[in-house]
Amino acid sequence: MLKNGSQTSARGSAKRQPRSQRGPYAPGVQRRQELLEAVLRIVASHGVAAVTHRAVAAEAGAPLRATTYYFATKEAMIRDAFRFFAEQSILQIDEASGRYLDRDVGPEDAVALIFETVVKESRNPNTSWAAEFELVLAIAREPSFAPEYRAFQDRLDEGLQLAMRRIGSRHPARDARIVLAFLRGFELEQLSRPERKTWQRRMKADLAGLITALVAGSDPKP
Amino acid sequence: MLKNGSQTSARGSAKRQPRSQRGPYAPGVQRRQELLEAVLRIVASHGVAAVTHRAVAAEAGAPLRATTYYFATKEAMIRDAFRFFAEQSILQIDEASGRYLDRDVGPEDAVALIFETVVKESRNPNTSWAAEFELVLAIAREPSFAPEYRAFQDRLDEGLQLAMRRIGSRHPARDARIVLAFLRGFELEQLSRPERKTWQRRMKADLAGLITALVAGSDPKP
DNA sequence: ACGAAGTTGATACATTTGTATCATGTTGAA
DNA sequence: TTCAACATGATACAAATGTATCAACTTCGT
Repeated sequence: MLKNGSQTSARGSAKRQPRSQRGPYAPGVQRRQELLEAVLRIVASHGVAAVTHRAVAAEAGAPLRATTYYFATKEAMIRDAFRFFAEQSILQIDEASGRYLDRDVGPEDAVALIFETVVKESRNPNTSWAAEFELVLAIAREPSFAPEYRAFQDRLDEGLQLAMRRIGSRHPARDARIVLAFLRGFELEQLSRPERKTWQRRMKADLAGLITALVAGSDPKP
Repeated sequence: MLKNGSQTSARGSAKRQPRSQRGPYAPGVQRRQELLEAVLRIVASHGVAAVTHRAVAAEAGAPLRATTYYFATKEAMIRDAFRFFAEQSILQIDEASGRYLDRDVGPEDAVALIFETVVKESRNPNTSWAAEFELVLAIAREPSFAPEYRAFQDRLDEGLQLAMRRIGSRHPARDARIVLAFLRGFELEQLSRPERKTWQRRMKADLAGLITALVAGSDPKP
């Protein structure tokens, strides 16, 4: 599996910047990131267990030696990949939610915002749901993986609370938790139904119904 | 990891039933089930990737040979374990929901029912959430794992729809989907917070709020 | 008691994997 | 050009793993 003939380093003769000008994206850093992206792609498609030095190198089109060169150990490689995942996710959230910050929003806009922020962007293999679920399971077994993910989740929660508050929720914290749990659970179910192709419509409808219900009829203890 | 000195078959001299009386729980079947339970325990605690013949044998206190004797291949073993998982889950659902069938239920009872049915019972290592999530990810990559899980999910959905209908929901199908997704998502988050010990109270509260909101304020298209 | 079916013992072997080693190439600043 | 840092080549090796093999033991119906 994952046999990829292109072992021959596709960028063997890439021109380098002068060392003094090396910013955070100079080669080395770039190759490192290519490896991390390869790791995430493998995690999303075949699971953490399928992450091996050889598979990562093949997936990234990098020499095998690069994996042990850039990462002291396999666990470090996976850890850094998850960190990268969290960072990328936060960036995507901020970028997407920035497109909605200035508008006044009603429930429909909230649905669109949430959908674009949490759902659509996660089609990116770097931030896919499958990878996220793998990360969560990894955390359950190795709690030291938790911090980066926590930051990402806090950012998500914060954005959702803001959205809920703007559309008139009287329990923004609680409603944000509920909405986020719903989204995760819904997406998880989709993973178990690989044949479904038309889940987005239903998800939007259910999400709209959920949000409407939450902001409308909810004052148990005023 | 998982080193367990008790290789010596703990039931080497178990008395056997006459073969003619062997029902579905005769020895052989029993050992097989012990192996499947061992598989599920390993899946829940260390993931599918940690399922090896040797680890399963050690966990079950069975001889290594038993694993290759009862299962043609490792994949068959895992497949059967997941089948077993789904069957056990359905049994637990039916048993727990049976305790509520005769009563008239309001939202509070629905919360208690759902909590006992879906949440509490899943503390059993045979039917834990971690194992279920592993199963879902396995399905995402190997769709042939899906059927048994589908049956389990349908049973859950059916029960939830019934509960929602009984407490006055006007969109039982939709609300059942929402509640189920919420439960899954909430539990998934708990996995990423191994330090939390007091999530049950919050989950019950959020679940109650969600259900109340759903049955109260939801008639967008009557 | 006997024999066939069921179950276990003991061992082997090719693969895959993580990681180490030492030498070779490549780049950029001096 | 020259040198030191950066990066890759090529290969090695012990450990873990899936699975096969063949012999020995247990159990139970006859």
